[in-house]
Amino acid sequence: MDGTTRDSDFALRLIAWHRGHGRHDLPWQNTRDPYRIWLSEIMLQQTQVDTVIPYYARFLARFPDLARLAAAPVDDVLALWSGLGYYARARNLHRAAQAVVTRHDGEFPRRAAEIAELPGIGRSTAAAIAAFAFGERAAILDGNVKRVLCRVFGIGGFPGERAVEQRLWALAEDLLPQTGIGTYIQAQMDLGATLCTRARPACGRCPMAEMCVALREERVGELPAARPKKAVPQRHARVAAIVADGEVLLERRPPTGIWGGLLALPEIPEQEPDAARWVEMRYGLSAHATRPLAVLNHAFTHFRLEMTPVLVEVAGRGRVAADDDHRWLALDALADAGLPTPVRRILGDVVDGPKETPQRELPL
DNA sequence: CATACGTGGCG
DNA sequence: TCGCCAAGTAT
Repeated sequence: MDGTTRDSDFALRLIAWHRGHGRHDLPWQNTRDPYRIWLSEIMLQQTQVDTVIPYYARFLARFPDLARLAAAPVDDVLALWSGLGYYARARNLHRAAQAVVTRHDGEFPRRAAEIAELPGIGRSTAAAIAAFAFGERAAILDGNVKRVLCRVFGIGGFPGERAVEQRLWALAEDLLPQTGIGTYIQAQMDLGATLCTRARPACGRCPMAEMCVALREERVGELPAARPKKAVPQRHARVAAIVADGEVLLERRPPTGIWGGLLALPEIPEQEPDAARWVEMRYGLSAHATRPLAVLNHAFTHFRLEMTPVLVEVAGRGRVAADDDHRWLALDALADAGLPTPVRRILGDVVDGPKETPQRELPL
């Protein structure tokens, strides 16, 4: 196989394909503003385009430039991230904005190596920003590129494995065209996202079909190799929705772990059977009513969580004041807070009141 | 270096 | 209902 010819052919075909078949009107395209490009790349990490679009618009409306983002309280940033997941991205985004202001005089760094120093920006994201905003010739290696390269070049093994990933990075570097870098990496992502998809790829329309090893060897369904299976543990949590005068008490999660730094419902310790008694002891608030709320199952990538919420109605805020780790949130202002999705659902149930559990018709 | 980190869509 | 995983990074 003639490597030199093959490699340049890959990039040329891809760029040619992109002109007529790539995506050209995504909200973060047609700009060289590094802030907008950066924001899109962070939101798009492990997240699909259709999910990101509304979040991206809302975020930019509230934080139109990097200086506004850097100056904002982190809770405002998390509120706009609420529901998008992987909340460390939002905290890192905020920290990085502040770093650009303090360490780079407000000017976004131009070289991929510098960009990658910022929190939340790794090798691939740094390369994408440097290429799109500043035209640097740098390789990306996201899920789209991995899938395309594994198939076109017939690379086996799970791409999350060190050796496979190193091989893919080397290949990605080798394939880079000399010019048109921005178009090229956008074309890679577009091919992966629109034709060379995980399920039912459209090989019939693929510009790489002629050279695709997986297609020739009928291994498209096997490549890239699936992640090794692992059992996901089941966890349980009892949480208290402590409500006083139409406001609910929220507590900040620890900075590490699930939902790190977000406001959420206080967790009742496993061994404490009596929610009202625990609220009394923990917060000095006496309950005048408690009511079980609908149990909610939430599936994460790496574990499942069964949440058992209890509504605890108390007379007033008592001596529990809002501080850095505690907030009383008006139940009619849920949209303004940075809450994890299941917490948002539970509080929605509190607002809606008790509902009949939906009953399925039983066949006779 | 393998694992933690969210959520929603799809088959 | 369930498994799989999408424009990855930090540790």
